Amino acid sequence: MRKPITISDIAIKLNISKSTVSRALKDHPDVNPATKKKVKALAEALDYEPNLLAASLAKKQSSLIGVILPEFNRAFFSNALEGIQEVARRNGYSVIICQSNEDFELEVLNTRMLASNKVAGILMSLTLQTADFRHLERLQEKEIPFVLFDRVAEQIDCPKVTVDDFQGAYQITQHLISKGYQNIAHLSGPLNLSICKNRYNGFMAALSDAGRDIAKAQVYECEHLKEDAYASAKKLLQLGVPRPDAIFCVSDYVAFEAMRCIQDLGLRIPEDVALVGFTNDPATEYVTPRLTTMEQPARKIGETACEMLVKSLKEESDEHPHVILPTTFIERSSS
Amino acid sequence: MRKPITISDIAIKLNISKSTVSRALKDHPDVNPATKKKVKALAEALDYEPNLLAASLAKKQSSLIGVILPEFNRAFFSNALEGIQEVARRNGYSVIICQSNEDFELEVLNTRMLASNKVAGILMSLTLQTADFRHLERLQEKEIPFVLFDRVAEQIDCPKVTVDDFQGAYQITQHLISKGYQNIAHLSGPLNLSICKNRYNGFMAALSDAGRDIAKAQVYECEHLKEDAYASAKKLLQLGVPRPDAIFCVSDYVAFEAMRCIQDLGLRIPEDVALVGFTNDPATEYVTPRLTTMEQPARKIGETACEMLVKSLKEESDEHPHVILPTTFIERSSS
DNA sequence: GTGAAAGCGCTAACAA
DNA sequence: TTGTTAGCGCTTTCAC
Repeated sequence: MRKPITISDIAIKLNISKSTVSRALKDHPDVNPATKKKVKALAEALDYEPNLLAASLAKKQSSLIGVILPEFNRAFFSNALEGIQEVARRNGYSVIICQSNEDFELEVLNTRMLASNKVAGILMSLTLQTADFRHLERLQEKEIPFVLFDRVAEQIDCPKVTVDDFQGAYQITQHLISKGYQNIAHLSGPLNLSICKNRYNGFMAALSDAGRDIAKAQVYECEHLKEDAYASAKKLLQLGVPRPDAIFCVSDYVAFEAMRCIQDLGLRIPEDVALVGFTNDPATEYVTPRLTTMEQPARKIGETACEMLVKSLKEESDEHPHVILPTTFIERSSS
Repeated sequence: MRKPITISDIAIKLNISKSTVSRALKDHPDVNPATKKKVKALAEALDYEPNLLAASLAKKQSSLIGVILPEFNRAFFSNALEGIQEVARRNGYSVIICQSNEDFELEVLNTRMLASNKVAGILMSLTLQTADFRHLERLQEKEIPFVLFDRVAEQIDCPKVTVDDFQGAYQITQHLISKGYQNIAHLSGPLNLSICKNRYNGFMAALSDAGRDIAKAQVYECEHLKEDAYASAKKLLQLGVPRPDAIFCVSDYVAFEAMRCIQDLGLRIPEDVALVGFTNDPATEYVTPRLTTMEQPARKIGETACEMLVKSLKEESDEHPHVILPTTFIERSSS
């Protein structure tokens, strides 16, 4: 890389001091408009690029926000990332991202790496495995602000953003009940995750409030959401007594797999089995136009999380709100 | 943020010099194993985090790789990003990403921002709009290495990674011909993009080589891939003379939209209209198990691009290879 | 309104 | 093997 232009270069050419150049470049109030103009003109002409590394080092304040996601290739996370990116950019931050790949070790390494890069703060959604929170506690000790979203740890006291999982699950289950379905099953994920747990609770509460016999509800936990969904759906449909006439799926790919299974078994949706689920994937409308869903405002979640981080970056406030966003019920009737 | 531990802190506590600490920490060969051990132990105990900003500044060499993508929320790009991330991590780099959002202005701003962050190099896939390449030329002037992938600019002399669009299109068109389809149409994108152009050419070449009358081939250019696809498909199917019995789609969402249109018109796939296309979206298998596709090795593309960048970072070589990866033909028969 | 000087945390000659 | 010193490019007192 060729030696880049620095403020010293400009200062020398203009026969003024570095400090004046520095001030002029950031529109400091008390600097002569004339010199300010000269400086800016020369900077432009020389195609000067400020060295953000040096600036961060001097200010002890970086303009980078770190993000750790379990994976990129899922609509929810990539949408959330868009929201994050957007808010960060508007506030003068850039985003440095890492993928934990649903691997706890990597998640820990990533927090270290971001800390080393002296990011201003961190946004993260935990892996399915994360049960040990010492890496988060270490961030707190170092006073690196962070916000958790979607997959959050209840044990940790920090700002959080999630959707109203209980309410969403309750509502969509109620929808099935009102449609007259008698044997509603639930394909869930690991129940140690609060997100799955809350949906499970919402499901159960709706059944219970409708006077259904909770004990009879058939629920399968899919350890690895996508991988286990097909098999679980199959068990449900082949061995379930009675066979469910409706299935509530905890997330989009679980629903897609369930759909595939239903079709492979020669059953029809929704005549034989109705299918509903939480979802974010834009492909949903293609996959099955008949899938009634609770849509999660993925992008909004990302925006909100980033806004909270930015806020805590400026204000040093010690509040740790847990923002709960509503989901959107979308009924797609049979075609 | 509380004042973090620095190498000076360690040096003072151990009554040795900063440089020794620095050397010990990076396993410099000529440093006494004993002191090395002491230093590492204390660093560990104090939970020391090296300040990568300072290191980069001093070394004039950053450990960040910049990535600019048109959007995250598309399977192709998020898969490519995974590959990039993986290779970068393995080589000790972190990834700082920006979304150009298919907006040329943003793309330009992003290159400036990355340059300001003094990234070691840049990976990018251009927006659909990009027709002015001065921002790339500026990177070349500043000698910031970059690699283009997928959406590349033929005018710019730099390393590039794409798939074999011509060959893929040729092969999938040939497939349709061999199946006996007579009126094969093509839903394309902006033909000023080499990626679309090459697929178009492959399509035409296959028809021509099979002795078909090229002049009769019906082709629609969708300016905005996803947005215009439905309308174009509709025109093709309602107004096309003769009505196509097969459609080759330039990308996944174009194919999804075409499928939706075909179904809305009450036609069947593939009995009335066969559908084939380039694709990357894992949802394809759900959307239509009958869609025969050319799969692009998105992840591999990302990996390759990043490897090329890393290589040019170490070796200062002045080669600018254009790597062309093969696509994979996947025939999905009617269910 | 401008300049001089110190320093952010680290690296890398050059000495010792 | 270790210490000394001089930066990297920028910000920021504190003088003038």
